[in-house]
Amino acid sequence: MNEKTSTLEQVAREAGVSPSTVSRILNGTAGVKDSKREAVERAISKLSYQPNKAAQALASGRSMTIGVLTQNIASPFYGECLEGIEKGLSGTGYTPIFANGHWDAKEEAHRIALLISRQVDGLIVLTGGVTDATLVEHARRIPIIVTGRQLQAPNLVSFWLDDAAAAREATQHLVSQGHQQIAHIAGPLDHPDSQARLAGYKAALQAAGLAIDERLIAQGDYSEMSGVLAVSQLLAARVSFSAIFAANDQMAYGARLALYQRGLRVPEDVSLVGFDDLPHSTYLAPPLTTIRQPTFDMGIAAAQTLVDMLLGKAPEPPEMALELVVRDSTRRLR
Amino acid sequence: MNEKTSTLEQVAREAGVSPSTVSRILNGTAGVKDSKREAVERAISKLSYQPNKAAQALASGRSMTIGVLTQNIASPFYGECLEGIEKGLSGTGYTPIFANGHWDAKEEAHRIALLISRQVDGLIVLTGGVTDATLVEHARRIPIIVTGRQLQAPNLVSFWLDDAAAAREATQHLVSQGHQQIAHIAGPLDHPDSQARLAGYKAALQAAGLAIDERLIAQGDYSEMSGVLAVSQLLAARVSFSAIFAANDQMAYGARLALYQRGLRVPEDVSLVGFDDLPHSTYLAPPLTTIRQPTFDMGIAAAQTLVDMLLGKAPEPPEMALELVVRDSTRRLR
DNA sequence: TATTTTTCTGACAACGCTTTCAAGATGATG
DNA sequence: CATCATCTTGAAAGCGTTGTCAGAAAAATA
Repeated sequence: MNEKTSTLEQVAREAGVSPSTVSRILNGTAGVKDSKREAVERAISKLSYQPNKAAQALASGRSMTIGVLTQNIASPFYGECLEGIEKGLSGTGYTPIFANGHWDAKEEAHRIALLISRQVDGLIVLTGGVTDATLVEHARRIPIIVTGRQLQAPNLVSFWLDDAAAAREATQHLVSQGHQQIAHIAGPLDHPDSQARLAGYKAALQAAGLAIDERLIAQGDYSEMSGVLAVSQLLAARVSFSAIFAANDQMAYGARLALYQRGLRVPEDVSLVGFDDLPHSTYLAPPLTTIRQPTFDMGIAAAQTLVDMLLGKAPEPPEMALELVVRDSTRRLR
Repeated sequence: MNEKTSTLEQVAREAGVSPSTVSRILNGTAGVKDSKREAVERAISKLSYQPNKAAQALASGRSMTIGVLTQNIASPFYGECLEGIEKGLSGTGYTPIFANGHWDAKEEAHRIALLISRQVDGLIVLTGGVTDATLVEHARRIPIIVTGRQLQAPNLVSFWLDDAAAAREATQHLVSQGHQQIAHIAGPLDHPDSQARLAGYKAALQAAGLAIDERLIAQGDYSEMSGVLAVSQLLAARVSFSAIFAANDQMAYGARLALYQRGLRVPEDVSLVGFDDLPHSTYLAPPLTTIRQPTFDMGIAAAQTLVDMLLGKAPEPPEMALELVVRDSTRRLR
């Protein structure tokens, strides 16, 4: 261990040119005579030279990295989005650096500070509880893309989707299939998303002239297990229902298991709708009707928009929408 | 945008001390008189100073980052492991930096080079096709932990699990339940894991005196869709079977869906066993019998072992094993 | 109190690269 | 062939830290 790496200066010496020239060849900053270029390239491969990114960042003031704040890297939801970001960044010279906020506003703020001290050139914040003010403040230094909120500020672009409308559509779908007793498994109510989805659910019921029965609203925390528990709770309440709209797919998975364990069939006995359209939802038995979130595309768009901002171009964030995907977990009641 | 950040020198000036003193306070490198310490701390918070990591890395030669090469950050399998690594690293001062190899040996080698040019202090390589030689070569410069292979080299620790034995155990479990026609959905055969799992499957059949019927071995690629296809293929072959052992959970999910679509019940008509024990497997309907991979613990162990190596301690990689987890997707044949 | 340790502290030289700046080389123009 | 614009190139000054060195201050010892 501890063999030394070669430096730009060694390459220069090996090739018989000055360090500046090597740097110029590396960055294409200026024209260089072919003979020297070749000598340098030979020296580079001979010494298997790799530029020291820390030194480059320090000298140039640009690290060519993008900080990405997620909440939970292991969740399939964020995974998709990260893939999108990686894809959107590929070929631009920028590399993503991920950090986890674990759904804790303090932690998120700390992680963002860490990313910034790591000299990231831009920031992508995927939802989370960090305050708008903090983001606006940071945006004075580096461009920021934030998803899941509506926020107007200089040097900051936000991607927002209308969760309430989508939730209304999902519920509306069940209503149009003849369901009258529709249960809802809500997400944590300190999440704006969860609130919006709950509001959408209620709005659809009201629009259809159906009563809102609080006993049909169970509280979950977006985890599978909470979906299982929610169904137990709904069943224990002894209010009958023919459909469940879960505020995310993971809770729908849990609900599906709980129903299975009680011998209730989906969709014959209970129709089930989720939210997110995680990759797995296609493979659920039966495939899950859900709201498709364009997570992957959003990742791509976030990356591209941020790069545009870094290049000084006017950002043109594309329009993105949630849409209902009807599969086999819902059926017409008769 | 483009407000300047404060530097150590500004802090020093503000506090009326030399930059060296500020550095010493930051790093606890030497004792400093309390009065100065307080002045510096006041200056730091006044200027909301954050040390520039790039400069620290350049000056100290240590970046306090660990490079982690995964294959696919969005896969639940890697997600678990990354969480473990993050957990194992928390509190050590080291931060993980993730890179994706996308199951391409060339790409992997490239990503590793990139991580190294980013001055990572250590490397964790989660499986993949990069050559042993490449890893051994890199280990001359920085400590490496690699999973999924048996490799002995200085400054390199490998975590290896006996996939063949576990696959034998899984198959054996089905045999002991009275199954005689057991199908296998294999993973991509250029993966050593897949080969080992297939070998374990065959070994168990042979040990039980059962014939190996190639028509009962379908080829998948570890994706859910390939599990769906594999079941179609097995069914089309018109050789009856009462159980399926899939080489990973994701293909088992696909198989479960395909069976559902054909009206075949799990476990009443077909018993199903997976491999990995992804978080979701507990929530499959029915919960999936599978081989538990200690992915999360492995992540923790990899991180801790690597940090030990970085601190010059003798690494003590813990023993880890695969184990069969029996749930409801398998049942005794009668 | 004089002397020796021990503790603090500031100067200053790295770390490996980028980026002026200005000079030298080359080519185009009249 | 002289003159001026354009390319190439190297020297040198940073970028923001750390870490060594040596002097200054404080504490301990004689």
